[in-house]
Amino acid sequence: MHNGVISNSVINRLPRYYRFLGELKSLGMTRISSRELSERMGLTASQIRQDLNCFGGFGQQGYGYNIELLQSEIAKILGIDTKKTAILIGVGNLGKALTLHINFESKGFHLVGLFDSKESLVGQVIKNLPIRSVHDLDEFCRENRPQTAILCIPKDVAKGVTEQLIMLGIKGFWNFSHYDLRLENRDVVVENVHLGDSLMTLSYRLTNSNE
Amino acid sequence: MHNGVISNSVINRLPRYYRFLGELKSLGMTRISSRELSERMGLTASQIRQDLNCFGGFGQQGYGYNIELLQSEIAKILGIDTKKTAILIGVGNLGKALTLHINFESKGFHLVGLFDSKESLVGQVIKNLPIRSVHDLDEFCRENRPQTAILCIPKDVAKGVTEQLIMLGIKGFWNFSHYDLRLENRDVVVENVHLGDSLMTLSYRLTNSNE
DNA sequence: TAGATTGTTAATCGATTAACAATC
DNA sequence: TAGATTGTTAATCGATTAACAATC
Repeated sequence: MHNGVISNSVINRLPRYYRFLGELKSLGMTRISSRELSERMGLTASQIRQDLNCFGGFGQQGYGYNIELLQSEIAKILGIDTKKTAILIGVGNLGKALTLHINFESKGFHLVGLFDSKESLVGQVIKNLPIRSVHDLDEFCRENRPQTAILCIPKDVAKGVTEQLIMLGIKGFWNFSHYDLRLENRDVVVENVHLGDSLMTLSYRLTNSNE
Repeated sequence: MHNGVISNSVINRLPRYYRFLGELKSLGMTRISSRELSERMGLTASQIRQDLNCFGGFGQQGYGYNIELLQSEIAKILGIDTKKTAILIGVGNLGKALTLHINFESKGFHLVGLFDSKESLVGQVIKNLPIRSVHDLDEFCRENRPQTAILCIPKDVAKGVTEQLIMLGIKGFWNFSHYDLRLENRDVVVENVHLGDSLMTLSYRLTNSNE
């Protein structure tokens, strides 16, 4: 088994392994070889074995991998077997869609609060959660100690809100604001999602594909 | 100037360069050196110069880069100066949020149609666009020839809808369904967005950060 | 046992960083 | 001109692929 720091490339592939294994499971399959998985996923068998061996020897020579076991091991590695509490700030179109659309529980999170600065939204209930005023953020966090925050707020307030939330003990950010959160803070982690960047990448590929 | 194929790593950084240059411009700046840009973006100056020189020599020795000029060059490279027509399939929470939330025009696209299979949604108007029935998809595409499709549909119909759309001449997919679109088709491009994968990555980092 | 397939080491490939001559 | 900073080549680093002995 590999020892030391795990590269981003490997980490980013883990959820995809998890997803594919789930599909194989629902297909009624119980075992798979790295070669067959590689064909289904469009990777090399070597890469799959290397990736998995960063965390342990989950396979068996001559047999392959047990799908159910491997999936549950990856769930443990991803930490999605332990629920982390999350609050969402900014219940506009995107915030609302994420609240309703994302299956937080199956991805290691438990959504416990919604916040918005727009008073007209306060009180509205989405997925059994009332939208609260951002003025109640401090009190709510001191009482409930949420661990993560989902930011669906405008870029110009992102930095301020982030700093406030770090003070209140937030340890992880899922950031959808048009702003690159970069925290030198060792024990706070960030996942930036830039949908606009993704769309521009598509534009590039469309523009430069017929060459 | 570099010649040959551009790596994915470079392509994925282009929208971020574009974004940062826009911010610098709105700050009233007119020029910047690779060193200063590198500090602001958290990259190395070497990498920035290498990246840009894949496409041309946009800088000037002793001076640096003209921000306005460089941004417009990157816009051209990304192809966002030429609008591509797009339709969106699946006007659920996510589809609706993308319709309202994404600034398509500034990212090289023009949204021209919304489609859903749910008859109760048909006729509703969002952002001046009426939601149409998927039964009208064929006719609409034959008449309007949209170039790209945004997929916000369930995983089990994703494959079928994609094949239909390719037949109808769609050349690019922005795919939000929980399904990995992989097309061997040389002249069709795909950008998969897996929000769930992103969230699981955050879970990993939260779980494995205090080590 | 023989066949299959892993875990792991070594080789290759590609991306990032460093260095510096060219030049504005 | 002198100073600054690019464009570009070379060196380094890291990730992917290939190979194969270990072993189920």
